[in-house]
Amino acid sequence: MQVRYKFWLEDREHVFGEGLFELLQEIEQRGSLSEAARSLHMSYRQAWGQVKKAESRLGQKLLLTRVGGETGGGAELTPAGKWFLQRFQLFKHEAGAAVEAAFQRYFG
Amino acid sequence: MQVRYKFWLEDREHVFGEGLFELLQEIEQRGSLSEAARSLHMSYRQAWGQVKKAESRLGQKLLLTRVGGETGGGAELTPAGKWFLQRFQLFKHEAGAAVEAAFQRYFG
DNA sequence: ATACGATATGTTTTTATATACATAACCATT
DNA sequence: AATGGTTATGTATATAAAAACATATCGTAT
Repeated sequence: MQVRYKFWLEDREHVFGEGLFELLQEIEQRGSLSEAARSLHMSYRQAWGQVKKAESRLGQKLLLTRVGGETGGGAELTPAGKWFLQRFQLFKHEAGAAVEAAFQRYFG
Repeated sequence: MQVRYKFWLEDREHVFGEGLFELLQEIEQRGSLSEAARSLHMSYRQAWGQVKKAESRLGQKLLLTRVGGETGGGAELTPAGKWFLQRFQLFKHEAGAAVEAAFQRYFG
């Protein structure tokens, strides 16, 4: 038996969770939303919609995109995007460890 | 902004989570599955199925039921049912507090 | 015997979510 | 001007999860 868990941030509605976290991570290191989506085996449509929804709910941009040009276009994280990515990383690492520890204490 | 979280136990498949926890809690203090379901605003069918599935996956009974009689019938927790109820209560309390603390540290 | 309140299940319908499909616009390069 | 790779979006379809519906059985009390 093992414990499973999920964390996410809400502001009345879901705004930031594991899915967006992984997506931003990939975008940061690839410089492209479509490439990030491909590497996560999700459709571009889905990835784009996820970002768009979060931005609208947060009231701030997470991506700075450009269309056309030699590479076709691209995307990079705004400062806000980087901030969320970094914070969520630290948060989920710490919270996850605590949950695992509690699980061991009561079911291990 | 606030943090939200979910914990559950798996043994290859989902076996015990918040829904079952609340259900067992109500059954324990009401002595009836149908009454517990009503108080949680869920259908008897749903509640019964949830227990049945968990029992099958855990390989042990969580409820001791009786049908007919003056009250129509009833249900009470087996020792295993009580054990899971109690352990999960303690676990989720502790884990939840830790998650909230981590959230405050990084987003508070 | 009938009624009542509970457990016990199978089946159908609805709802929500995710996936797929389709198309347009942009712009450096060839 | 045609191409390629991207961002950008609307719409339709499929899948899964939840809710609703429908019955059967059981045992005490009336």
